[in-house]
Amino acid sequence: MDSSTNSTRPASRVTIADVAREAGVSKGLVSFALNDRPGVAPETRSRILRVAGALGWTPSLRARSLSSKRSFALGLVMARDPEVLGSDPFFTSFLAGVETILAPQGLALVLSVVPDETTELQTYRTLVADGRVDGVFLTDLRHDDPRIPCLAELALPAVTLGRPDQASPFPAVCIDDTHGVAETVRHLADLGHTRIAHVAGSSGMLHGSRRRTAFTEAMRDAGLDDGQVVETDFSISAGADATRRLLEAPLPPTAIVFANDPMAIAGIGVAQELGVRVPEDVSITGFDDIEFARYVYPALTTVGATPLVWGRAAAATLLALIRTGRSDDVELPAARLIIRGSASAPAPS
Amino acid sequence: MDSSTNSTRPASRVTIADVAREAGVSKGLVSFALNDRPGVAPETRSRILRVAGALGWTPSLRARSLSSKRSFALGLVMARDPEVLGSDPFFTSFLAGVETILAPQGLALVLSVVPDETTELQTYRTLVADGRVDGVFLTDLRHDDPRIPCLAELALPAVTLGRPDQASPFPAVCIDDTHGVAETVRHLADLGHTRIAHVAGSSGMLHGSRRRTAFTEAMRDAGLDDGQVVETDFSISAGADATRRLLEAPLPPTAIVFANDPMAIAGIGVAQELGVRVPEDVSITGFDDIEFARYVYPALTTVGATPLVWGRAAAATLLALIRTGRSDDVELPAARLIIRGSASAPAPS
DNA sequence: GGTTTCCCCTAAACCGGTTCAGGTCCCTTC
DNA sequence: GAAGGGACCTGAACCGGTTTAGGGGAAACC
Repeated sequence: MDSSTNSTRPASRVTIADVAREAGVSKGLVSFALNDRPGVAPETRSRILRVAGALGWTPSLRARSLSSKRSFALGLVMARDPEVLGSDPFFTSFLAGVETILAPQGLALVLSVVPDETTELQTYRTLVADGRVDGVFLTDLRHDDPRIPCLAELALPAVTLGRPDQASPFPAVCIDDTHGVAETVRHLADLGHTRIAHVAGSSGMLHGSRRRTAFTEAMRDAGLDDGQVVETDFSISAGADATRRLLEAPLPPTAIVFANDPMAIAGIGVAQELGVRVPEDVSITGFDDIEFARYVYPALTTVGATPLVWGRAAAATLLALIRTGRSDDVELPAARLIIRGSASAPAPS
Repeated sequence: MDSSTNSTRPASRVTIADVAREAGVSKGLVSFALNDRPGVAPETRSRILRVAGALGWTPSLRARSLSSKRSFALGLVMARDPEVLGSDPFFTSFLAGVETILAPQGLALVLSVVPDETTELQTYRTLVADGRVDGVFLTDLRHDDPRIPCLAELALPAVTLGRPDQASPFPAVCIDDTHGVAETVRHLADLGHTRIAHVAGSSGMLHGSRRRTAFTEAMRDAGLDDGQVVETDFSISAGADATRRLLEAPLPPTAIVFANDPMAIAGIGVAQELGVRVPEDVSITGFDDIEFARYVYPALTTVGATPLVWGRAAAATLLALIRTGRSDDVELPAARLIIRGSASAPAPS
């Protein structure tokens, strides 16, 4: 059976009509067979699929989109300063994880990078108005995040990375990062540190304030004072500034817990620049375990995040929501402390 | 003139038919007016646009896609190990640059992250078969890059980042990075270095081998021997390994030129770990000027790349190609050396 | 005055699928 | 033996735009 039996086939693409004609059925039935819908005799179905295969038919995504009102794509809108974005490898690994789920199913990922929050909401509206995506990922949750009511109003399926602090109609894919912070503080306390500071991320962002709270609580649990906390915006430069302020104070901390790795790495740099030895004079810990963490000196003691796993879980959850109309929250294994060389016992004073 | 004159408008979206009816013209004419095509009386055109605005009509992207056979989206396929990808901020900044051009025009970016080269080509084929994108960006050019004939065969418009070493039907957006390498070597030679090594990127990748060649030539120009070259795959871990090998050799170099910043940063880490002082015992330079470069200690002397500008230029070029059918190559300003603290005169031996 | 030309516009086909109201045919059921 | 019920299938409408053949009328030309 040569697929080119009909010798005068034009160069244009094969359509559902060609398949229907060749298989001796109606267009509608081909569509039914393709979409695994009931009401097609098994042998007819297999004949249709065989003919489709022989003709090399690929259903037109555009036509499917128009009539089925789906777009077969998911969206991700990143509202970050490109500089901050660039230095945070979390996001690319997350994407890779998402992709492992989407690609095999013929789904695409639409990515937007926007400079600020206003543009961000506008971008979601445009995505919906254009019917560009069937659902979106919500990363970097903020307090009272305006995206949640916005997306709810737009009726766009979404999944949140982390549990929002407000009523949300969307499933959440969470990872307990407080555990990692607690482990970090306990580790430092066990080493003998008492003056431990925290370089926190933006308090407007949920993971920023959550880690900060976890830090304070862990300090109390360890029988220490609350510990000095400096708030930043998670950026490398802010991390560097915060470190400088801490280390130049009259009574500097002997250990600093950073809310992410890029800041911690900048922290090591600043300490060295100031002639403060790491870890002898100050211990430093990070959060995320980015690849750099293993290769700076001293290697960074940090908390391992698993962005690839997150991406996979988030994609699977979002797809389930889109397909079945509902989906449960997912709780990923808690982030764990990874001990390397940047934290040790404090020098005897 | 109230736009809700027709009080029983259903909740469904406004279509071109609604606009046509309200404006008292045919669907076709509305389409003509929308697309700025000749043959519409100026006053009719403005009336149509006014009615469209009043009704809040947004043409359906899906319907437009189907009938016009365009998708109003561009694609980017990244074939890298997620780990390497994650540590390289180049890519995110590039995306941000691309986005500044696409977003205002209502175009979207479809992103794929694939694990290997085979999947990569397959992904392009799928993108074309699905009509997902109107054109793609080709980054990380390789020698005899198989993507170029592949895309040419698929007749998918593309733009290459850098000039390929083979016949290519696509416009190229280039930046002269050899100049930066030459400047680096000259800088080191001027400081008095004679034993300069190069930790090169993958020779399979054009920018890898180009920087390497530039290094060798610059060494000759400076009247030095060819200099030791270690090839890597651009990854942080490979950069660390290479550094270790160089520094543990009987006669280690007094300066190392790295092909990118992540490797250079790992290089600083390894040196410190080995007790080799930077820059007193070994000078280190990088390439790209990622944000980290400013914040490690000592701050990295490196060559400034401008990924955001690249992204913008590449997007503009690709759009011109798609719209006019042809587009010229673009030559961006050469990358320049940025002097910081990681390179200094060698210690007197 | 008739033909040509040009401009503005309409009607209908078209893109390539999905969906749904029915129409056969055959097998039960009473 | 007529009515009822499924299983399988068809035909046509539909999604919402773009495109093209051609119609009508006014101006221009011969």
